[in-house]
Amino acid sequence: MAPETLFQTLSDPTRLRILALLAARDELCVCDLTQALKLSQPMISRHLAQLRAVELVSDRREGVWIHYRLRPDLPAWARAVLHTALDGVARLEPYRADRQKLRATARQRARCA
Amino acid sequence: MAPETLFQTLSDPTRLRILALLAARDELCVCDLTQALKLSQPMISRHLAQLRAVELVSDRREGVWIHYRLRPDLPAWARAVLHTALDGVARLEPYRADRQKLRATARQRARCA
DNA sequence: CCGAAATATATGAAAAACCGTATATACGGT
DNA sequence: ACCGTATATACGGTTTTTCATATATTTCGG
Repeated sequence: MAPETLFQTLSDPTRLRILALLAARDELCVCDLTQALKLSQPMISRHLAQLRAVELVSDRREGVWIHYRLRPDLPAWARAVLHTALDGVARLEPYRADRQKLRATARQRARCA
Repeated sequence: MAPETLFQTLSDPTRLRILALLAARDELCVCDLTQALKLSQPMISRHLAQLRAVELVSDRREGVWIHYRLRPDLPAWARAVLHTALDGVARLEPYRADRQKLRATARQRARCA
């Protein structure tokens, strides 16, 4: 993966918010993300597809749900950049509020929908 | 500065190459960059303008030349991301070769042109 | 097999980014 | 005042990115 590709991927607020949530929990399904971020399902899916295309996340199907997680097998430099980025961003808004919202919505529902 | 803005700025290969060179030397003028990167002067200037606009670099006029440098006063998270990024990228091409080319062209000329 | 839920993709349009070329500005020397 | 060099910006066109909406796919339960 080219460095510019990683940065381009991180340059969209929605993708960054998704990644920040994935860093906080190790696995999330699409409906978790749409609820926590209050964004349309196609929008979330499209960005997830992009994250998958550049191999930043992997997906695992479990029945109707598809769970996404950060890939642990990134090149060293990419790992370093990504973690520094997500770390640095964790205290800022809207990333902090997103985590809270995730906790809240996760508590409400038993399983996904 | 919004995180997305930083990443968008880093997502262009030319800007990344410029930043990598600025990290290696503490100050460089436009002609240093055009020579080391073999890119057109307007292209370099345009990207420098963008780097200046997001306050990643500062400029200092010395007669006809304008010297650019990385700003030391970035927010902590931005500093961390930037340094991790430039560090991680330093070993990859074309960034490594760029530094060598910079040393070579810098040796040839006494002052800028 | 059919319907409903979760997710993915297609399509078309709007916005943004990028580049080459041309032009403007600023400074120093003559 | 004028010229040359260094740098900046403007303009026009092409490509890329992004989004909303609509449609397809997959899976499960009945």
